[in-house]
Order: sequence, then C-alpha cells, then structure tokens
Amino acid sequence: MDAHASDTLPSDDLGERLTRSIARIYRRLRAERTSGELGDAAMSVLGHLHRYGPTTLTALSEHERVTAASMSQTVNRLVGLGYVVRETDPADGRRVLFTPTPDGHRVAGDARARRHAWLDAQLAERTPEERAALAEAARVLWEMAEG
Amino acid sequence: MDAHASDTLPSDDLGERLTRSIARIYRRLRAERTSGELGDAAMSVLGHLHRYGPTTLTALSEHERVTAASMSQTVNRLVGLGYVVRETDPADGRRVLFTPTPDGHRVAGDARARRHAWLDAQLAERTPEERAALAEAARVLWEMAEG
DNA sequence: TATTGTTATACTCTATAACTATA
DNA sequence: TATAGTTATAGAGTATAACAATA
Repeated sequence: MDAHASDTLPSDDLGERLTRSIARIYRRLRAERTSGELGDAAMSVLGHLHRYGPTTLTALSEHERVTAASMSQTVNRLVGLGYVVRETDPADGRRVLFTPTPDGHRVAGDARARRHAWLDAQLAERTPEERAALAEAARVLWEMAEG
Repeated sequence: MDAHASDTLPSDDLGERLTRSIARIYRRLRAERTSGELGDAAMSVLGHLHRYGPTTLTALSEHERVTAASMSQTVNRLVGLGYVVRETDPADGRRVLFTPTPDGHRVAGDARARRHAWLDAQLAERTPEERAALAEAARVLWEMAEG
C-alpha cells in the first residue's frame, strides 16, 4: 500500500491531536485486550471485578459509562460463561453484587498479562522523559474523564 | 452512590495506568463524538475523508484497523445516508475511491466542532505544563500505535 | 495467481422503553 | 415514590467465510 497522509499526526490544535491519538491507540490496545471468548467491554468489567472485588450493577455501569440495561447484559454473559457470580446484597434486597469466580480471576489475570506484554515492550523503547510525559498524561486524562 | 475504589487511578505500573486512562477518556470522548445519525466508527471514517479526501477501501480499513469487510459495511451506511460517494478508480478497476458529498463535509465539520467543544474546555482548565505533557503524550502514543 | 472489494451470517456492545421487586 | 435491576427489541460495529471482478 502507498504511504498516506493519514499516517501522519495532524499538527494543528492539541484537541485534534489528542482525540486522534487516543482513538488510534485505543483501537490498537483493543486488539491486544480481547480474547477469543470475551469482547472488549466484558473483559473490562471482569478486570474491574478482579481488581476491586464485589461491585453492584449500578456502580459498574457508571464506571464504564454505559446504561444499567447495557451493563446487565454484559454481566449476564460473564455469568453464563462461569466467570462471575451474581448475589443479592444481604443489606439491601434491591442490590446485586457481582464477584469473579476462581475461573474469572484466572482469565482476568491472564488477559491483563497478555494485554500488557505489547504495551510494556513499547514503553521499554521510550526515553525516561517520554515515559514521564505519558505518566503525567495518564493522570490528567483520568481527571478529565471525570469532568 | 458511594465513593468507590474504582474512581481512583491505579498507582502501580505505567502500562496499567495508561490502558485504564485511555479506555476511560475514549469512552468519554465517544459520547461527545457521536451524533444521532452516525456512530463512532462511521464518524471517524467521515472525518478521515473530510480531512484527507478520496481514499480506497483498503486504506480506510488499515487506518481504522478493521477488516475490509467491516469497513465495506461502514462506508455503505455513509453512502446510504448521502454523506459519501463511491467511485471506481479510473487507473485501477479493482479499486474504489470514497469521497464526501457537500453534506458529508458539512456533517464532518459540525461534528468536529461539537466534539472539540468539550475537550477544549477541559484543556483550557489545565496548566501549560500539563498541556505540554499531553502534547508530548499525543505524539508518543501515535508512534506507539504504529508499532 | 494476487489484489480489491462485496455479501452473508453471527456475535458483541449499546441504547430506549417497559417491566418487576425492594426500600 | 424512588431506587436497583431485568427483559425486549433494535441498531451499530466487528469478524470470518465465501464470492466476484480486475490486474
């Protein structure tokens, strides 16, 4: 294939550069993240439960910025695959707590390792200054996503 | 809702922080980017054509990192909506060039302005040092996505 | 034969609307 | 009434497999 103008980063405003870079690296990471069985969203949810433990449906949906109805279907798939168990909160019968099974923890751990292999290799090739900029950007982007 | 551990940025390794921040800001930007008519992927393709002009199917699919079959359906929607025209390359009958219609250019321009409103407001609240880190990160992430 | 693109089919992800159950 | 969650349904986005057209 020919070289295209599309393969160069636009040099005008910061907002444009950021959105395009974020979309581009996200698509790249998505390919590393997903396994055969689990898509991007389900893997993200399983990773959250693996890391933080029992979480309600509403909390999951707010964290992932999707509707509760959408999240309900995503966790249903995880339950169906045997990676997550659904339990009613003893303290509030309306709430449901989702928790990974041992299988779920294993899959989440494996996926995290696999997903990080590519990124860590990329980071190792960067200068300390570049890594510092990425660390700072990670913090700032996280805060911006809150707002 | 309660405060959750999920609302704090993990402080261990850079790779983990980056992937989580990128996924989080991507989901946030996606909500700003999509209009009623066009989803994330279609808007991204239209934006590419708006910016760079006539492009082949294969070039589009490689740039967006999806299969040619998937891209064929995405551009089909854009053609159906009257935002893109499909023309056979006179120099190579196998190739198809996609080009925005005037309507397509208008929609792409409007969407870009709308999408940037939120981000530019966020950026304006940051320090010059933070913006510099974001600019550097945008460059580095773009290069990493290539590899 | 190789390259370019399309169609058929299926799955994931998401949304809105309507619903049940608990507080 | 308000909150938490589910189900039904529809549409976007993606993938693989099978195919047609052109080089």
